[in-house]
Amino acid sequence: MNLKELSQHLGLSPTTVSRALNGYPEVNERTRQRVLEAAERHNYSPNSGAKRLAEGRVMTIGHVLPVSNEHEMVNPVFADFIAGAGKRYAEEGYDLLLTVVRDEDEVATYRDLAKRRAVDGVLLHGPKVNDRRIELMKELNLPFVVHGRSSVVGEDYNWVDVNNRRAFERAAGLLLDLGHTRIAFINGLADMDFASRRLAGMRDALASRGIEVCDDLVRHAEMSENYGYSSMREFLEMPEPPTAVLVSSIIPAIGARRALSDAGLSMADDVSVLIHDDDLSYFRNEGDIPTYTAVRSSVRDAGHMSAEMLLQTIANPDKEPQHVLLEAELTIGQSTGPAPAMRRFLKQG
Amino acid sequence: MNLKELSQHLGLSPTTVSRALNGYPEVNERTRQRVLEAAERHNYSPNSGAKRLAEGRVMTIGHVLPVSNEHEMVNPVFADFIAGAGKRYAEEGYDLLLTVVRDEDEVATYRDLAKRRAVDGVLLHGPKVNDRRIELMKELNLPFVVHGRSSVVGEDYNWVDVNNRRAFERAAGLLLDLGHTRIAFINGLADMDFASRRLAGMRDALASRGIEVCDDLVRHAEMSENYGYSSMREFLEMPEPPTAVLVSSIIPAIGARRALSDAGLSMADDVSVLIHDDDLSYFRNEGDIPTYTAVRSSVRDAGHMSAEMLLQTIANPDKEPQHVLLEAELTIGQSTGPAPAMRRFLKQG
DNA sequence: TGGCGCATCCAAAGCGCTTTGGCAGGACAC
DNA sequence: GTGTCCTGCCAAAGCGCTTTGGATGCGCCA
Repeated sequence: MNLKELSQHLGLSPTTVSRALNGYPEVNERTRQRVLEAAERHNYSPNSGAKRLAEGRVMTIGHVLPVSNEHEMVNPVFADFIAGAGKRYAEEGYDLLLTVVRDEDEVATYRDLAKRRAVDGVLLHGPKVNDRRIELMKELNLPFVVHGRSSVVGEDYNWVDVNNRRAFERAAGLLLDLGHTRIAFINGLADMDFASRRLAGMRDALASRGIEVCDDLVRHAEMSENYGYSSMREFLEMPEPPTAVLVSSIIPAIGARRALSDAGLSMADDVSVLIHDDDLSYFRNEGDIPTYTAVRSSVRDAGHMSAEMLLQTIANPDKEPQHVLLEAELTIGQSTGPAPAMRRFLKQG
Repeated sequence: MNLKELSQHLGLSPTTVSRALNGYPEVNERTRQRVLEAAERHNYSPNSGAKRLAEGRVMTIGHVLPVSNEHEMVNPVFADFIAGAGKRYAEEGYDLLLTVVRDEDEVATYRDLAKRRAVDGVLLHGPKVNDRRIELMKELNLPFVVHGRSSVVGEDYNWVDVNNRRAFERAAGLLLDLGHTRIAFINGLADMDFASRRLAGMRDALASRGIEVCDDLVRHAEMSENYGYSSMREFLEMPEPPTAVLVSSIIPAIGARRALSDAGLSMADDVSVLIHDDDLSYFRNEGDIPTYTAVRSSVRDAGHMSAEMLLQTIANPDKEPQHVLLEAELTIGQSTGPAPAMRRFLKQG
């Protein structure tokens, strides 16, 4: 069933039927009802291809999911972000186009999406410290929102980000308050913007107490469970292991926990662990007292807000770039406790 | 730059340019080269909307991601499956359309995709024991592949599935061989087809030794970390706790492990844990000796194969329904050991 | 009564591509 | 020299929608 057939059924012109369906005023209200009802009855929806062609916009948002070739990993954080964003798209009648590509093809993919007119805008994930994609989007004249920021990029652009620096400054501050001075950090890939901000936050906190970050205690990699495990293991094998560890995601934290338990140690008592918690739906850090002490910020909410911002940008392209800076909340869980020295001090006091 | 402009640049008709670009034979090879080069130089790609309209197919595959309203969860397993499938789509020039919807809107979404002609085919995730979507797809005349199967559905259809029954029969068999008789099962949602098959497999194994599955020891829910935690906790609080536990995913297994360590117990020594391992990229169960004893089958590979099957079905709609039944491999890790009775027996022997 | 304005509808063009159905011209056979 | 076939190109229709630019007819006012 297409427009033409439907309009013939109704004894109306395609023009009128189209206007009736799209809510234009120049059609009698009774006719509109008839049309609406007939469309419903005949199960009619406008053909997507024809609509895109005629309207010149495609009602589609692009997300590109780069899959690194060697390890072929796709971050579960992504799933929650997509869920948050995708729900918003659906509400507004937008489709979500997901392109899975090898790392090195990512730029070509954005170019392709733009020139094929396959999307009205894109959402950029996981920006690097210096991310060329931002410049690329401007060149391609594609509306976009970045989830995160890119420190080095000069121009202004839309973004939604967590205040990573502040969050990790506070996180490290708490550990310092507990008497920890030898603090490790299991962080994300070094060229990721969030990772560099978090490290800066930690550095700030330590610096304010006159402590320098020890390079041996800072790890950078894709944040898998195994990465958390092996990092913690290596820490424990050091002559002078850290007494506290920051972890950039709950997933490596699970691995870190495994390493501790393999070594017969436990969180809080032996080593304090403080994580960034994206509030992943399958890994809720909750309960009377949450398992992990954490700086938390829901990645699903971030997805939702990013989507909202993008849709607004598309609707109103001349709008000034928007920014949302989310503050993470620091909640105390079961994974942190006083440093050994502090513990002795408390006892004797 | 569109076809018309490009053809004017070249002093050719749009027809010839189109044919040259699409590899039709009735164009001189030298002309084709000229066209190809000009297209490249002017950065031309056919407009997606126009192409869909003219061709009558949209080069797009649909995936629907239902998000249950109450708990808003999206399974990380999904991310890996998508990665496997999406890569295959991209290779064949297909786009992936992802729709995030509330559970109750799922059927309406498929209908909508079909009547808008937004997709050439769909991939169905997480089939229930009796899944109405299969009938729906036939009604809508949409090519489809099911990742998993639906036991009750009579008609034939395309599917890619793991031999869940066999896998869990073997898994339970191993535990029995180790002397366990009181075996629990932390399974997926009861109405999921995979969950019912796995339970059946376990039941078969126990039955062959004259043991009946104890209902109190079987849990069904969405497979989050917390679910694994609380289930294991409840098991441990029983007057007669199980000595071994099957877990349908590595994620609840992580929770189960946490419950054990909270109780000062450990896997293998105190309670044997045997999981189904989807080989998630962020949760690789590997190492010299893997952490978990597991029946393993890569969900990413399943995604890849499902995509392949769907593309073939679209290319050749009259083909007989295809089936792929994957066998999981059973690998021994650190999480299983002999039952207490067996342990005593071994000692005294 | 004539004219104006408004409400309601429609014909046709246009979006950018593919595809059908030629058409010219050269090669070749007879 | 005529007819046939093949190569290489093109004009035009058509995909299903939106949108421009009228048309028609009616009520209403002067």
